[in-house]
Amino acid sequence: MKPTIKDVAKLASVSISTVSRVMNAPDTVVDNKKERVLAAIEELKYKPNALARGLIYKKTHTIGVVIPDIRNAYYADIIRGMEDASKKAGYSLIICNTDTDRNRLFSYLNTFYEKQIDGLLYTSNPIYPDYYKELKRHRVPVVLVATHSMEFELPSVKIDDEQAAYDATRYLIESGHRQIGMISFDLGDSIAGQTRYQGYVRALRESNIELKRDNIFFVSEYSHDPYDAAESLFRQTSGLTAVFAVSDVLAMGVLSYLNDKGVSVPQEVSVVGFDNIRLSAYTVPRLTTVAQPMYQIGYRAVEKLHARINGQTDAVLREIVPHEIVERASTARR
Amino acid sequence: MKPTIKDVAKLASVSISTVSRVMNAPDTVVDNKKERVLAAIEELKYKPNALARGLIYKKTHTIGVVIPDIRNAYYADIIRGMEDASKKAGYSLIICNTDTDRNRLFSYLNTFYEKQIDGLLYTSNPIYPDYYKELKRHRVPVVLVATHSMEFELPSVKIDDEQAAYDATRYLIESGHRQIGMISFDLGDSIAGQTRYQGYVRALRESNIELKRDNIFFVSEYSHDPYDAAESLFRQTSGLTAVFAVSDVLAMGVLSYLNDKGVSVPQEVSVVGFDNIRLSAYTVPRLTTVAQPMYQIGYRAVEKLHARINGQTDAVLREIVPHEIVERASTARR
DNA sequence: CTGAAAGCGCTAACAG
DNA sequence: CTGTTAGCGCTTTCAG
Repeated sequence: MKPTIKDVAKLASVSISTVSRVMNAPDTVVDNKKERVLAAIEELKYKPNALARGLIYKKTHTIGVVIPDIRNAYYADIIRGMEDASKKAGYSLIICNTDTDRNRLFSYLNTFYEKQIDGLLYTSNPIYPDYYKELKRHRVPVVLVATHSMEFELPSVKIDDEQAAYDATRYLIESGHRQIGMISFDLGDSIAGQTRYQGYVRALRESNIELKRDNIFFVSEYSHDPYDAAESLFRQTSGLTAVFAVSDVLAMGVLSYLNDKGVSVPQEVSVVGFDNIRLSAYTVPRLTTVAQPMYQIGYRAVEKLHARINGQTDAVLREIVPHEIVERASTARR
Repeated sequence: MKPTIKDVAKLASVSISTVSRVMNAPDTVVDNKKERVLAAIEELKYKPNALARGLIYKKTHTIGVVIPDIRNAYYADIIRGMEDASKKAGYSLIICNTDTDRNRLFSYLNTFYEKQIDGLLYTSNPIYPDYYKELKRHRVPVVLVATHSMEFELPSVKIDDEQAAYDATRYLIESGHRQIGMISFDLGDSIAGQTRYQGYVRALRESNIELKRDNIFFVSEYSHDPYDAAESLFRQTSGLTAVFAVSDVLAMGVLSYLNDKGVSVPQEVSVVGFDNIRLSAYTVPRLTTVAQPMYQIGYRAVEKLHARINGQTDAVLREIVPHEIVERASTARR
C-alpha cells in the first residue's frame, strides 16, 4: 500500500496534524519536529493523496478538454499549447474526442462533472443552446477555444476567421487572380464555415469579381476526404487559376489532385491553405497558407481559464489572436 | 454548490445509505423508496462525486499517458485509439507530453502518483533502469506502447520494427535498387533507431549489397527538421536511387528536398516512408510507406492495461502487431 | 506550537 | 430492507 499521512506521523512520532502542517504551513511547526517529519516523508517517499485533498479543497487541479479529434494536426498543436500552460499553472488535462457527436460530448461532460474538474476547455465546435444549458448547469468555468459565441457570455480565444479568409482571398486577387475557387466548410458551421466563406465573398465583392456558386465546394469539417473534395471542386467548375482551401489538409488534397491531373502548381493554379500545420512547409510545392497560432491559442486559453477558476475575470471576454499569411511556393502572380 | 448524497437523501426522505444503495445495489431497496430516490436524483441532477468514491474504492478510473509530443501525427493516432478504448472501458486519460525529457517525465509521474491513476501507458521511449525503478516504486500497472523492454518484465504492444525496416528495404531491393539511402533515428534509440537500422542492414547483407556508412544519415527522433535531414543525406553521398526514411514526416522532407533539386520521384529516386500517417496518402507523389496500425496499438494497449488493472495477466507479455507495406506512387522499379 | 476531533462525499459492515 | 456508524486520506478548527 501507498504510505499515508498516518504512516508518516507514526514514523516521525508526531500527530497527523503536524505532518499536514509541515506540508501546508511549515513555519508553524518547530524545527526539530519539522525535520523529523521531512525525514519520514523522504524515507517513505510519501506523496499526499490528491483525492483526499480534492475532497477538502474542492479543487482537483485538472481541467477537461473536449476536442473533435486529436488526429487532426490542427488540434494537436492546440493541445500542446494547453499542455504546456497547464503544466506551468499546475493542472492536468483530461482530453476527450467528441467527433462532434452530441452524445459523446454529453457523456464526457458527465464524466468531467463527476470527476470534479476545475474548468473546461471547449474546442472548435459551435456552441448550441442545449450545450450551453448543460455547461451552465455544471457551473464550471469554461473557455471556448478556436470558437466563440456571440449569443452567450462565454470567454473565448480564436483568430478572426472572416478577416483571415478575406486576407487569403485578397492575397490571391492582388496576385492577379480572378477565377478563385474555394473549398469551404459547411455553412452550417458558424465558426470556420460561414465566417471564412464570408471573408472570401467580401474580398471578391470588393474587387467586383463575380461570385460563382460553382467555384465553391463545401465539405463537412469533420469528415471529408481532401482528395475527393478537390476532385469535386474541379469537376463542378473550370477555368480556376487559384483555389483557397480552408485547411492545409484540404489544400494538400488539392495539391495531390492537381498533380495527378498534370496541372502544375503554382504555374497554372495557385493554392493557399489555412492553419499552417507543421507539414505544410514540406508539401510539394511548399504551401502558402494562413497561419493560425495554434499553440498560442491553446496556451492562452488555459491562462484565461486559470484566471476564471480563481475568480478573476480578464479584460476582454472574446480574445482575438493574430493570423498571418505565410507565403511559400504554391502561389504565384498571374 | 453541487448537490451531494445528503441532499438527495433529504429530498427523498431516506438515509444516505439508501441513496447509496439505489446506486450500487438497486435490488436491495424496496421499489417505493427506490423511486423516490431516483426522482430526487433526477430532480437534483445528482451525480456522485468521483473523488469521494475513489477514496473508498481506491480506483479513479483514470489512466496516465506519457508521450513525447502529441503534435507528432504518429502519436496522435495512437492516442485516439487509447481514447476510444478508454471510453469503452470507463477510463479517462490524462495525457502528458514529455519531450523525452527525464525531468518532465518524472514530474508527471509524480502528478500521476498523487492523483492515484489506475494505470500508466508509457509511449515510445526506451525505458531506462532509473525509469523502471521509478515506475516500480509507484506500484501501478504499466503497459509500454510502441516500445518495449527485454530487460524488464513489462507488457508492451508494438510492431516488429526490425522486420518492418527489413521489409521496406527488401521491397526496394526487389524493385531493383542497390544504392539505397536511409534516414534513420539515432542508434541510441533502441526502439525505433537501432532496430530499424538493423532491419535495413540485414536486407542489404542478405542481397550482398555493400553497406555504406555515407548512405545513412541519423537524426534524433524528437528534434529534427525533415528537410535538413534530407539535405544532409544527399550532401554526404551520391548515386542513391532510393531512400528509406524511418518516418513519413522524414520522407516528406525527402520529397520536398528532391523536388527542390529537380530530382523526380519516383523516376530518378524512390522514397519509402514509415508509419502511414494519414497525410502520407496526399503527398506529391503519394508516399509508399510501412504502415503501422497506430490506432490499434493504442486501443490494444488500453485493453491490456485494463486487464492488468483487474489483476488479469494476459497470454503474451510482449505483443507484436502486424505492419504492412503500402505501395503508392513514390517508388518505382529500376 | 501541537494533538484531538470534526468533516469533505461516499461506501460498507452492522444491527435491527 | 434500512438507518447508524465507522472510515477512506487529508485539512482545519479548537483547545490546551
